[in-house]
Amino acid sequence: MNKLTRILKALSDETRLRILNMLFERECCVCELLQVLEISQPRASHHLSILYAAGLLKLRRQGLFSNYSIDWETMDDYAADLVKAAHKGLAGNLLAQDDLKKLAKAERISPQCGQPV
Amino acid sequence: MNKLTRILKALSDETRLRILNMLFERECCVCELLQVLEISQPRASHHLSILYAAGLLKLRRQGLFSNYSIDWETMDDYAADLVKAAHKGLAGNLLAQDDLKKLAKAERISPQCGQPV
DNA sequence: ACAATATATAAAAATATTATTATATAGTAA
DNA sequence: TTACTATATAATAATATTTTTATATATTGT
Repeated sequence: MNKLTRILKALSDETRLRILNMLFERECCVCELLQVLEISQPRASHHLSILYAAGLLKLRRQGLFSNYSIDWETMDDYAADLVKAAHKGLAGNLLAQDDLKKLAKAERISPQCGQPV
Repeated sequence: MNKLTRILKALSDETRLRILNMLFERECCVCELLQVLEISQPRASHHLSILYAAGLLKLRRQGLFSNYSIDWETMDDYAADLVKAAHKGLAGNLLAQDDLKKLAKAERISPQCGQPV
């Protein structure tokens, strides 16, 4: 039950839901998340670490950049259900929609940031 | 997003997941929950109030007794998905299974407790 | 090697959640 | 009315989470 509550706690925070919402769109590097969420860098890192520790994210390092994405492959079935349901609950949310618009325009701090190797 | 996080927070506590697990089985009165969970009465009431405030439960009062059940009818679609996924995540959990066994044997403090009017 | 940059981690402060203890309410029954 | 019982609420204490500030690590470019 510990793992389940860890996942649910990871999901039950607005900042983390906004992060997941963006990752539903596509893989993002931390600098992109920062630009969109307009929060401090350590705060973003902290929330990412909580989502990561819950087993919801995977990390692809590329030079200086950390690219996070939703880790559907290793996630338990019920965890995927939870993530999808949370995402469904975000539908129509203005802040979440706005984030995606901002994400589309987000400037990558370095041109290679986020590009596959 | 407030409603969504309220629901997710309501789900992200072991005691409340155990309560939901029991209510998945059937409507329960507080005295039954108390017997199974072996927690204090105010603690049970408090957790029930959090689940109730999140819109996950409905209450049927019957004399002195408060009978809680999962409120599928008024729940949003995504909320039902979350509750079902959380329940799925409980599958195989020994404590949760034990609770159901205890629930089957739980003595109702009063014979009419939990019976439909 | 040195400086610059993206991110992570640690410590501290601020805030929220949970559990406990004590008390209140509201039905029921004598 | 009085006493009893099931549950709720309030106040407090204990604990956990979140945010901020400061610092560390690791990669890149010079």
